Amino acid sequence: MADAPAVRVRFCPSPTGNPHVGLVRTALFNWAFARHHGGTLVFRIEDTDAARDSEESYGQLLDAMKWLGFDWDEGPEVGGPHAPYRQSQRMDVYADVARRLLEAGHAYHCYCSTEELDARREAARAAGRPSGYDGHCRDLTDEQRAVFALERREPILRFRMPDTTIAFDDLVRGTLSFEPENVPDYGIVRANGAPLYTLVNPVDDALMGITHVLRGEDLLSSTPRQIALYAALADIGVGDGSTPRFGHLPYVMGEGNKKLSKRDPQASLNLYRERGFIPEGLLNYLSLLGWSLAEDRDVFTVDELVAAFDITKVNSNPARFDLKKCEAINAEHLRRLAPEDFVRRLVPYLQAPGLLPAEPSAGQLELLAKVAPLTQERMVVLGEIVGMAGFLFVAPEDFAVDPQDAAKVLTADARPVLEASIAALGTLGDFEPEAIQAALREALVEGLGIKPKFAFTPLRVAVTGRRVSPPLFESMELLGRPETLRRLTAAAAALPAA
RNA sequence: GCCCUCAUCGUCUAGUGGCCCAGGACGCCGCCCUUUCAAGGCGGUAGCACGGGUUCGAAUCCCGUUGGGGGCACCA
Repeated sequence: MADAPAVRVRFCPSPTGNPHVGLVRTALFNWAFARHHGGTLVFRIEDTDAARDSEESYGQLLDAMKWLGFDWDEGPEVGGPHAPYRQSQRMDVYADVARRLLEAGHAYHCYCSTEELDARREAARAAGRPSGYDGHCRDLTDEQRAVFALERREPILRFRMPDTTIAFDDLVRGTLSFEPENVPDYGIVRANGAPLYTLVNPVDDALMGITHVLRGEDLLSSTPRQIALYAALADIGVGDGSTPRFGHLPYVMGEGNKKLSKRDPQASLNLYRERGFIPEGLLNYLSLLGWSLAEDRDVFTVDELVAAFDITKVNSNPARFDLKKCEAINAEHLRRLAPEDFVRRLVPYLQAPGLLPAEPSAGQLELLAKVAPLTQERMVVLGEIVGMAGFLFVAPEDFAVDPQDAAKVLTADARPVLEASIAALGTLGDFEPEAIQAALREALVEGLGIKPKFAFTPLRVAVTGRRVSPPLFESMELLGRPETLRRLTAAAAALPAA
């Protein structure tokens, strides 16, 4: 058996809008495929649409890739043998290829106006025929061309499709076949000379030696025309003459049955990042959309994913993005984090609302290191640290009890509980969890005969501000006796009259 | 309209002719543990879209229907 050529895949987004989860999943599968096979990942920026591309979006793309932990072997910032990797910087390449395609007869000038095209498309539709380009300018005579030129029409360059059935073996879908009447000639260069995606994408893939094209299923029906273009490129000596294998990944759908669109807030990567999803969790979940590692395992590391990844095992049916499951997987990865790592990742989420300064003090970090383990298995996303541990970092004068929780728990009935607690804690020797628990049990459960649940809940709300918090006695210890007593006293004072 | 594509619990999936009166996970519901919330433990709910074939035997193969999704640009 001949050696298969080294795997070379690419991830080639266009910098429009914010990175979204569908894009991330495509990047993930390409990256995992490359790493699994010890291949090369080319990161290419398809910015040929000046009207929609933005530098801001380009920056976000790079940032997202880095945050997710995807490294690339060729592309922006790292360079490579096929540089540049931004298509906006490769225009001379495309102009040259387009000219040669025209000269070799693989492409032709099309003078049809948008209006004419639209009218004929409508007519074809109405007649039940395929609605693509009808080949009007395919075989113009010199005289006809001269007439159009006199009319000052600016032609686009259109690719001439061969009159044959095109079949290919899709890595995720098996053999696919398209009849020529359904794959019409298509535009590759605008009238103003700007090349289109339909040209630049295959040209760069050919030039960059891409062996496997893994992309969304929206590109499925444009695959036959790309295969035809590959053949033409081989004919004019662009690339090494081989055609890549294709694998079309199923869509990631949003709620309802719509493809997750860029404008859909549920699709925004930044949103997940802001809420405190971690790359491990997000990638794990996204990989489950259309793929599975094993029958009975759905929590795994990125390394395990890479080791097991097999593009031919990817499902062909679209998957719905399920936030609940994504959260559950993320929670699982949060719990797996080493304590120091967990703490480190928590910091920005406390800084965002100003609970920690840009440069936290050693004392603040120490406090965080102590409370973090108490919260680690109670959280789904890192952002929850604010509600969970904010009571420790808030300035005393800014501390406030959640009004709803207070209304529910800090009623007149709570007065004896608070007063007995203040008395018990005030005289306590060591202010540490076991001693606190013993003292409060004695004062409240035994002394006042109140069930633990009802004894401790008012204290929790008074001290942490919420009914949901880290364990109470540890929370008190971390807060310290003076502040604990101050909050209990303040809560007692704020109690409604009986 | 034409072409392409997809179809297993609510959701993601395992399943490639007998191991499946369909397994796991999330969700949901109950119970246990318990100072709250979680976590953990135990149990439960729920599915092969439909109709025809092929076969001794079909979730698995074939055909059709229905339903979903995509494409049909001088966007990518």
